[in-house]
Amino acid sequence: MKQLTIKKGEILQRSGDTNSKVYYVISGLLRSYTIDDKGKEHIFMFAPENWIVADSLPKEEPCDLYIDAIEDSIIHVLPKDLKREQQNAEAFIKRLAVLQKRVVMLMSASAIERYEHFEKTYPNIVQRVTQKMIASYLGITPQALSNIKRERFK
Amino acid sequence: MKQLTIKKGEILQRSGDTNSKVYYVISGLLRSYTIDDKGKEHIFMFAPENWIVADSLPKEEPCDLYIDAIEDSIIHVLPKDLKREQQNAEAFIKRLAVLQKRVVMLMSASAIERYEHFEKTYPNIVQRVTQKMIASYLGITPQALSNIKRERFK
DNA sequence: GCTATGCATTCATGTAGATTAATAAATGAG
DNA sequence: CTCATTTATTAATCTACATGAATGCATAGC
Repeated sequence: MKQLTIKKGEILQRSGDTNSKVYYVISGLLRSYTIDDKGKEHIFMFAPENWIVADSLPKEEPCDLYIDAIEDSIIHVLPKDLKREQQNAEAFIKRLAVLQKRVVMLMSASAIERYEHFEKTYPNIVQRVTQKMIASYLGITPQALSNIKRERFK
Repeated sequence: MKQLTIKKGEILQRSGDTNSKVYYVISGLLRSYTIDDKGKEHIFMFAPENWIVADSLPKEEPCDLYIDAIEDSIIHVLPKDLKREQQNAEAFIKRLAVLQKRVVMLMSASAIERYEHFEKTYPNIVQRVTQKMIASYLGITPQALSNIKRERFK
């Protein structure tokens, strides 16, 4: 287990990398994201203090996600192949729950509903990232997010 | 561990249930899905032979997913609170990988691309479910799916 | 075997959100 | 401090997909 101090903007892992690791955030804020064929970024997850970020594909496969730092951060870098006994089942379960909710929201809620759910679920993250990133997480453009927010005051 | 034989259409679990279980499919085909506030169904996952279906929310929380049988099936019903040693880390990792891909597809691919990815990834499921269900899994209407397929021949 | 219900497809129309473009404000690099 | 780049917002237009409605088929229940 290796501890690292990284600066805002630093890239820890790129799509296609094969030796991908698991990152535990001690302090700061990381994000994982994909870049599609049109060059557009889609934020997969934000990882603030005490969260884990990783590409969840099998260790053999080249990974899909980029991971970088949104703020200066202190992290622990862990290998993907921890023995079963060392693995934290709690962490697995939590990640599954978060992803299940994310899929359900993407499939059944409108952009406004997804935004309000995000605000409510991650109030501390809302203040630490740009509108552009929130839009990217929600799966909409920054323009669409701007419109949504304006409409709430009408 | 309890073995059950269930008939097509039988509902194993409803949204809001609190004592949700983990279902291992020996034979047949199950599905998990949500119903949104407009009454619309959204298929979350298909579970053919040797797959696990479950609501992944913490055991205390009322679950979000319905689970039912698309075909007559034989299943094992497992409690959610297996001790860590009994848990199959492989299964967790696989489920995370599937969900990660699903989120990435929902965020960055068009309906056509999602359909073609589904066809390629689950060729055996495509033949066993209705177009309506495939559309529901992809997050589009049956009409939109019909249009997509027609356009591939033009 | 007949009827009823649900499924798949087509078409016409509606709409959420994308795209493009312009501007002002905030941030960052030298 | 200054210039260049990124961000947020607004507005006009476009498009992927939804919605609603009609039709022919397949399935299931009796």
